[in-house]
Amino acid sequence: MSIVTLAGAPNTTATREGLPLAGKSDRKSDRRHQQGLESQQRILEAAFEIAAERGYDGMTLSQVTKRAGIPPSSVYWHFENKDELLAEALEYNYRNWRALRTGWIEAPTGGTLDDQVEFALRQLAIGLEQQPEFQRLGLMLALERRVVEVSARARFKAIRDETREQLASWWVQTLPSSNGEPLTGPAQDLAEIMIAVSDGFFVATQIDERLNIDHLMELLIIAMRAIVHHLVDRNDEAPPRRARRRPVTLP
Amino acid sequence: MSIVTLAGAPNTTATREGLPLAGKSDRKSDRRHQQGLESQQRILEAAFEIAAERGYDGMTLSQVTKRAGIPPSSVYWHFENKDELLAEALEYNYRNWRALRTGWIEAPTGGTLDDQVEFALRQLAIGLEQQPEFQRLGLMLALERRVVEVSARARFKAIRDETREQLASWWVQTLPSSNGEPLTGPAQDLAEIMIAVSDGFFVATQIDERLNIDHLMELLIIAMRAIVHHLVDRNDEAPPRRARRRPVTLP
DNA sequence: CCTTCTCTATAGTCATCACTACAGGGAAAT
DNA sequence: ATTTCCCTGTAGTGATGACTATAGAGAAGG
Repeated sequence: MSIVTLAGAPNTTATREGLPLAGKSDRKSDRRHQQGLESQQRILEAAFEIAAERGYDGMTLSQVTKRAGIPPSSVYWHFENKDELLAEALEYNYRNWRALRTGWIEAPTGGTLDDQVEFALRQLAIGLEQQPEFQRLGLMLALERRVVEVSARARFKAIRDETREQLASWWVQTLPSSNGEPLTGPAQDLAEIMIAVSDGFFVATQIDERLNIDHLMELLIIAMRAIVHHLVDRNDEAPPRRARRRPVTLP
Repeated sequence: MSIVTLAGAPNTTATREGLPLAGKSDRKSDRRHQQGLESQQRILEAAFEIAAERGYDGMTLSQVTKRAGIPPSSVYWHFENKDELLAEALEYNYRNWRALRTGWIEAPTGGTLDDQVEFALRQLAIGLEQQPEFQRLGLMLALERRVVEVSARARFKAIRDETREQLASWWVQTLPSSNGEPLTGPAQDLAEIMIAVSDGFFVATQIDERLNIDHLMELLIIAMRAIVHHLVDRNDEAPPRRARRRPVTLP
């Protein structure tokens, strides 16, 4: 995903602490592994943090054990190897955020198409702000070109694909279509472009922290509106445009 | 920079092989160091390639010596340490490309503003295509957040800044301004946005190689035109717009 | 011919890498 | 009380990391 996950996958079973970990064995009501789960989480968080700072090769096990305060034997009891550890850490961080995230703004019901564009972009920006480490790590992994791909890279790509599909289906429901046919092609394009653009802005913020995001966001909204109108007006000619139906409720 | 370097810094003194290396000592007409320079170049190229595949920590000296076919003692004769080696490698690759690049399309003289937008975007895309490794390495370095910054990261940021300033000044000369004042603020914004957007598209191509860039480029052109018109029409109201003056010749 | 200077070849240095062997500790189950 | 099972503590493994000491090789200058 690029930061966001605009439309909603089911929240599944979230605990107060976040999502349940995929334990090694299915345990039913044991209490004695509470400590083990806690260690596992601390390892995952430490691994994620360090990888988000220095990338896959920069994340060393000694750093992880030091930050988590847990010996290497425990790390290897919980995880197969470094590769799997990072993949799980990425996944855990993402699922956890999905389950616990807050601050979503309300979807404008019955707004104009322009309103919907702004709404979608702002949702993307919120994800960016809340999840910079995830995005940073994901992009670093995505840019790598090693001969044997790191598992976490594939994991990130899958999450990104998932997000793009959700965003695309949100656009399908949001874009008007007077002739009855849903604009699936344009919706796909919009999703792809919005994610690419938000990635680009994210990178810009990482390179220059003094960047005025709000100001650029205004211009970005204008740009995306132009694209939306272009796509819609290819199939239909009747301004002023309104969203086709009330957009799906966001998770 | 983001791929590009649209407007032109001076080409300085380029040899047929590329740019002269910043040798350790100023040698005037010696011939016996020919081999040394060649080794230096091979080291730089090997280091750059490997780093572009696996990042800073992923680039190991044994890989560099193996790919360059040159022993470690020679590497350390030419370069202070790994950090400086990568910084030089990044710089060398960029300057070399600047000196040798080909395939620039002609600047449209007297075209409309819309033409100029398309022109600028296509230049950016050309840079992307010709320099993917540079961009990939640069972004990987830029995303890192280690406590002691790697020199190559600062080097990349400097090149990127340079490019953005060149692009901004190109926009200053290209944007119309009926009241006489050059639109420096909007030009800066445009440069920032165009670089961010092209970064985003680059990342997208790296993640999904089946991406149809040409199709998305069309939409991107529409988006950027909308931004340009928005910025221009805030200061002036008289369509149809034309470029203010013939744009600077591109290097 | 001898020296000088640039660069290379060989063979290391020590630190850290990912990962493991193995002996428990401690709570639950019996 | 004993066994069982999950997890940790200690202390390693061999491999590889960045980097170096040192002895030249080979060309040019004197």
